[in-house]
Amino acid sequence: MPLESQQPDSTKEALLQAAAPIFAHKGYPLARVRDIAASAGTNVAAINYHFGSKEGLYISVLHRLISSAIERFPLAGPPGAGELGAEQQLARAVSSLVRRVTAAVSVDILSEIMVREMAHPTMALDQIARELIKPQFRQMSGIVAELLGPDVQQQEIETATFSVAGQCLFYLLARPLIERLAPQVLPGSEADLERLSRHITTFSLAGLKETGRRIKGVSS
Amino acid sequence: MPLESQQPDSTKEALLQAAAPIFAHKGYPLARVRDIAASAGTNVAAINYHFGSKEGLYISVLHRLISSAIERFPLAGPPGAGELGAEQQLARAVSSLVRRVTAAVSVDILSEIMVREMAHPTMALDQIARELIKPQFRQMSGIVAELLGPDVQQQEIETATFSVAGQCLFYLLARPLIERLAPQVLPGSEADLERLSRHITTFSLAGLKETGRRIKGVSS
DNA sequence: CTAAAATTAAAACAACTGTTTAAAACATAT
DNA sequence: ATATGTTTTAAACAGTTGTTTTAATTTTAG
Repeated sequence: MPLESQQPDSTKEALLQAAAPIFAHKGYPLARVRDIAASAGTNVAAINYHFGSKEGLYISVLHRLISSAIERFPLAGPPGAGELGAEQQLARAVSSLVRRVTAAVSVDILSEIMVREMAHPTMALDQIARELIKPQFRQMSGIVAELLGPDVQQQEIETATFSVAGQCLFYLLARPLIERLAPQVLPGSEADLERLSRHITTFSLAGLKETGRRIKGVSS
Repeated sequence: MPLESQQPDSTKEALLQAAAPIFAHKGYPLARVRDIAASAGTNVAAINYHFGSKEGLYISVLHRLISSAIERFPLAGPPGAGELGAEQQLARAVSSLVRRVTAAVSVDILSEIMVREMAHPTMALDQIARELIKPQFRQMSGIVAELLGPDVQQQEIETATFSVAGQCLFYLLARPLIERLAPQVLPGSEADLERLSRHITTFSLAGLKETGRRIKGVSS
């Protein structure tokens, strides 16, 4: 059993960094611990020593990737800066989500892994969903609830939240399809990103407004 | 080496039928030939005898699934039947899409494999996208274009189409996430399906209308 | 019916997997 | 410097994988 180390622990760090692209590119079952260890320049046993098992390493990798993506593109700005209206909050959240799923480099690896988890969920997804993603979902639901107005059931709020998030995540989850159907809509520049964010925001604000109106009309 | 058999060849057929759900549910690497053989009621050696290898069996399974899907879902309904308005066309398209992807998860094996293809595209995806999905995308784009109004660029139409389709496909592509975040929004009954379809339709009609208005406002 | 070919079956095979062992190397504190 | 705890290493381990072998069985043709 390893104890907490006070040093940067370069071996552990090297394993995390080496494992990420291998898990992303090969998928969990085909990612071999020997390859990861070789890529990290360590011994295979170091994986079991530091992370307990291959699965433990995988969970650690996923946890780190998602945390850094959330931290890099927060749904809301710092709480200190004055409160925005709900519409601006949604615009901000949409923009962050779009950037999270389309940004290059480090997010690229996370994207590959998350899509894999959707196709074949592992133990890691339970933990990640509970600890990292659920708070994000709640945060977004709060914004959506405010835009829908009062007297809206929880289920309606959650369905509407998926309507917004679904538009954003589509560019992550269906990317191979988009590439083959209409590659030109994939954002390639900062201007494209803003254009796409603005489209989804406009589309969603109108959709939420109408949804809220429709619900109110039914309940009254 | 097996020769061509003139009989139905029940062993070969049993292997194909047993392998499909196993490949779909476990994924290629985790699908074990021993399980497939046991499920088919044959000996493991029969796989190598009839298909040469595990991979040969997988290709045969995929080939059959794709062929039957192409045959089973012809592209458009008969154009003879009276034309609907664009709004009704969208409502119907959304409803069909939602039903397809929500029924697909539990029923249709090909859809499970499609989600896998999103995670790890193979040669098969090029063919499926070209022959099956692209025509449906074009069909949906046509409806969206009509709802957006005249003088809208192709890219805007396609982005908006993804906003609609993304909301629907989200329930297929992100199902493991939805199960962990808000399982109650997953449609479980016919009433749920209609409620969800109606939500997405309402949401999308408002979104498209506003998007068309916004574009017109900018261009004029 | 008989001989040849095709198919099935049980078992062994070889290669690979993640993991553990036991010893060595390293670091740290007294 | 020594003792203690931590980390790294090479090698072996136990289990599983897809595949092959060899023989028995079934089917087909003359």
